[in-house]
Amino acid sequence: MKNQRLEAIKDIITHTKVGSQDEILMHLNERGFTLTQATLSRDLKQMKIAKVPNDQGGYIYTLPFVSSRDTYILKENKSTSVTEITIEFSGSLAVLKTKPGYAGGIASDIDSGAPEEIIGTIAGDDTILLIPKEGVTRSRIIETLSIIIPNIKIV
Amino acid sequence: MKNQRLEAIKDIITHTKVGSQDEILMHLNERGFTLTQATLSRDLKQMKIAKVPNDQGGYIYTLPFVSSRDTYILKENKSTSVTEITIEFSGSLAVLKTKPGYAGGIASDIDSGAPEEIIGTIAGDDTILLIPKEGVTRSRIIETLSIIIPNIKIV
DNA sequence: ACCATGAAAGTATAAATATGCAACATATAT
DNA sequence: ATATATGTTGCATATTTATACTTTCATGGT
Repeated sequence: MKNQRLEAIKDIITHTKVGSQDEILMHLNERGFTLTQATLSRDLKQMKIAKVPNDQGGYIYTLPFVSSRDTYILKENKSTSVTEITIEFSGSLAVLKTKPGYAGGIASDIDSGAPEEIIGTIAGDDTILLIPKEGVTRSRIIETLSIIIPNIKIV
Repeated sequence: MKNQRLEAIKDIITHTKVGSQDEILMHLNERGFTLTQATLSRDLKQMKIAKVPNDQGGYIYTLPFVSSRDTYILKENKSTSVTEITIEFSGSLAVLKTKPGYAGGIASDIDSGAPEEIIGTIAGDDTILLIPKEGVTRSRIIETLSIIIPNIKIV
């Protein structure tokens, strides 16, 4: 019930330009959800959705940090294996495969979570190219990534 | 005058955890700026600073989109080097880190500017993987890139 | 079955934020 | 020099958003 609403909110946020909670509320009503602004405010807080100034001189609600979105999905959706993530090495590089659309978010989690081990990442839609620092072993990388991605699978 | 204030705001935002405009206002007062909440609200809007929910169950003001910040810096601060770009080598590859969103643009600058030295580039959002031609030395690459990116920093 | 516990949501309101308007300053043009 | 435009700010207030408090509902334990 609530989860469906959260999904709807995310959908509204990402597909339409909304500048106030009342606007979001109206969209939710159209979709058959009845709730008050108070509840919406709490939902937005939980999903870390924020109202940010935009270029057109107004404000717009957005999911500002990908990592936040991931946290949210992971939290709400424990049962399904959102994070079937695999890693495979090739030479000095590693390639991670994720669910479609998740590469960017996870890559930035890695970027911020393993700065000692990696030089950088490049993310497509479902693939992450991971460039380790020179001298960092594969096992060290796996060790560190396991903290960021607990159920990572080595291919 | 106003610019100094904007700088101070940015500094406060990035270095301390503030959760309301009144808090920011107090910090500004300590630094000798006198202004009202109304003005601060306008400043924040201009700089696209937003209040976003954080992990600790509260809210925090941040510069949510780096691109916005860059726009702002470009506007306010033309002279300074917006593009802090670093390069690091790993094996036969090089990885450049740029400000988020700039990788594509810079990569194509490199593509067109150093065809003798590189095979190609792959750009993510803030990372460029640079594949040099066989036999090209690291110093040669740096030499060439320095022409394209004058203030590139070697890690 | 009964109670405790906790999540979820509404109500009312506090708190926080945005903005219309007027005043003033500074620049630009006539 | 005067007029016109442009930008910045405070004041007051409207609007918007967050939350304390309460009720309800579901769940698990005894």
